[in-house]
Amino acid sequence: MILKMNQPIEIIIIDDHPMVIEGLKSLLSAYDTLSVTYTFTKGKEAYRFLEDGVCDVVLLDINLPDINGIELCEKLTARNSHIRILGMSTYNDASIIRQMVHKGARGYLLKNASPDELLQAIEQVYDGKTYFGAEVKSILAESSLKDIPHLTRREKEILRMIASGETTQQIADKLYVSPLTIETHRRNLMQKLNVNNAPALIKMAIDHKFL
Amino acid sequence: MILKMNQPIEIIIIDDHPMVIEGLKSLLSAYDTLSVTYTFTKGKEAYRFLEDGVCDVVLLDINLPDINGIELCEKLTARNSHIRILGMSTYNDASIIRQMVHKGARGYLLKNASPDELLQAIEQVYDGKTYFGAEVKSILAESSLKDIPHLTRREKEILRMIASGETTQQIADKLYVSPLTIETHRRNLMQKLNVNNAPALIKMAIDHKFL
DNA sequence: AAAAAACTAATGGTTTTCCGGTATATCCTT
DNA sequence: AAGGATATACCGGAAAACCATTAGTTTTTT
Repeated sequence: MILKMNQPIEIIIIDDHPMVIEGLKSLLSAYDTLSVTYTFTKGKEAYRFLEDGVCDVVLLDINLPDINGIELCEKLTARNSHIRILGMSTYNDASIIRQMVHKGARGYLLKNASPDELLQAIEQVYDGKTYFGAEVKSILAESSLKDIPHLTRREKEILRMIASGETTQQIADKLYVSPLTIETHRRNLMQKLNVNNAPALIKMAIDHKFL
Repeated sequence: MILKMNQPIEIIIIDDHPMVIEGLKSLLSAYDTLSVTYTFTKGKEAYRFLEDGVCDVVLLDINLPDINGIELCEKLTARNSHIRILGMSTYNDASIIRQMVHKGARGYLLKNASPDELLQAIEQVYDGKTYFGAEVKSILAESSLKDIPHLTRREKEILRMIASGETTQQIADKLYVSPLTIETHRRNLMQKLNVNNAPALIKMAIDHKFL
């Protein structure tokens, strides 16, 4: 690992759990190549700080009280183009990890990561590389096998209305289209999610996080 | 607070996230009336340890890799009748909190609790009282307003089958009962969850964590 | 053992969904 | 401007779900 002038890597932590922040600080304090310079429990504060504040690596939790971690990641990389973000959360959810990476995160860790993994991740990300924990990798690999179908805006809209208990006729009335059209959408939805009735459609839709 | 012979309160922590454990230790190390004696990332290890090990207060996370936190709570209180358990998790979910209390937990904290709250909770629980964080209290109060309907075993079973796309006839065949019986169950389910068709039933059931 | 809850079953309709196709207009991107 | 994706619409028939109500039997709880 290349250190800039033998200075430690400056890290900021954004996480809404004080005990996680303490834990990270405590774990990282064992390494003198690292230095946790600032911590934030609110995403917006961190965003404002980084307007002119500096750091090498950001440890960013997904679950923040005021702003979505994924959104914050996007805004940070848009403004601070050289920023290096390492995503963290307890959710080993492929779609979330994908979104984080898409929005500019350089790596991703589950919160049950070992201290070793954590250190490795920080160093890799600092060096401009990417890092994903072993568990994360296997989740991504597994999820890329089963293709998630794409639902159109209209389909999602109708899906929500079905889930709220409205019948084909009622939906048609609200959207000012023929009930036959809604039927077609229904059928397309069921086909896409590979089910053969509405209850299973709703279950599957929620499993796939469309609802 | 009454201390036993001026000895610190002995605490064990059960949590699958190393960084949370570190965080808790670090936070609690500031108080010399407390002492974190052992920590575990696996529930079963902790259970075995407490067969003859002692401690004053257990900080127990709900999300453990090997055993459900609620179940562990139940087993611990059944065996170690004098144990004092303080539940913790990120989920501010009324039903989970209720279950924990029902299984013998003396208090409950969200993981975004402040160090102050944490200390208070430990002291209260140690003194034989109960403690619930401010946020937890409001969640419990709110949830007690809207009554969660009770589903019978059979109803839950049928609910799962409906969600998996099976028709009334198919369910009847599998359970060796009349389709008319299944119809009745369906109707009772819809009535209990206050919806008027199966798609809405599934949505509501998942919202209420029956699925 | 009594009471309550849960499970079972039925009658007889009405409404809604599901399935097999087919087809046109429109929007969006290249 | 072309092509693909999206939204719209139709027919006809079979299958399934929904509704209002009642009631006997079994299991569980008190």
